[in-house]
Amino acid sequence: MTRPGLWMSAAMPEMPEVETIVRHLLRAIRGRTVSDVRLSGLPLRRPVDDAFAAVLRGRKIAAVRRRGKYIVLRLEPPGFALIHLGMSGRVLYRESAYPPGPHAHGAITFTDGSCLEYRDPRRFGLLAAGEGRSIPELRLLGREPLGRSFGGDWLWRSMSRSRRDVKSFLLDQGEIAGLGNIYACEALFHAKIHPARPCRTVTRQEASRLARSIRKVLRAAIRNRGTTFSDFAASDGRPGGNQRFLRVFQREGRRCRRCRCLIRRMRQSNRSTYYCPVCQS
DNA sequence: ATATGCACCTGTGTGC
DNA sequence: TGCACACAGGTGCATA
Repeated sequence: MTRPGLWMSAAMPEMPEVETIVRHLLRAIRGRTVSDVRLSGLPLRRPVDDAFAAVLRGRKIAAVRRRGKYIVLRLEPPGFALIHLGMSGRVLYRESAYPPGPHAHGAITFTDGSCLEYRDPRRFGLLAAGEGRSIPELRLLGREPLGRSFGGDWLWRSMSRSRRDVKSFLLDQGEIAGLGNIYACEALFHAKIHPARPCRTVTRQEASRLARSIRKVLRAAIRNRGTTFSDFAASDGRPGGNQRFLRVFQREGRRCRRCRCLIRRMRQSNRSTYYCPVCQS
């Protein structure tokens, strides 16, 4: 397979979107050696540490992987760099580092002259790096929903211990790493569970259904290369196609595809939750 | 432990 | 056309 040339990821930062980006990135930059790192100097979610440039410079990209919503660059000699896209982060890979685009806050240039640019208008993202193999930011993350250890039994046991409602449990990155607002809403619809249900009222059978729904919804989204609402993407970073398959998210006032009643929106901890009042109980 | 509110930011779409 | 407002896929903090 040929290496991708110029491309840009759409901004869309839940797990299936990050997974899509990581797959492209792996093909684009694995094996390349970093020659230089430039930063805008503006703070992201927190200020970008000087270590970011210092650690990357002169090292080789040994691997690119995903953990939760984080993009992890494994470096050789051993080190790591982390990219978190926040709400509006994108990565752009191209042959040349110049000219930097709007809202470019980080640019990693490789010895062949190509460049990985990080753009983030809202600056909710994160760039971090460190020595060695252990990554503090990832230590508190919960289970990977597509991993072996994630299933109905584990979900039911964890939920039984929680006093929260189901939706906010699903969004907690310390419980399940990677679910965000879209796929939490979609999984709850698929499992026919009301988002405001207290976790402890969820039965073992429902938890097992929910676990299957989460995996199903995420797998489908990854197959479709993620959900894209209004974002540009070029060549290999073409936009995702999953928006055609959304059942509730951003469908307030439209008909439920299952029962034909109207989809509703409510606020839960200051974020929109979309659900079907008939199908989900 | 959890719930709530807010803070961090810019861009886009809507209605007047 | 301009303006005000609501809203956006995430996280982290302070307060009760």
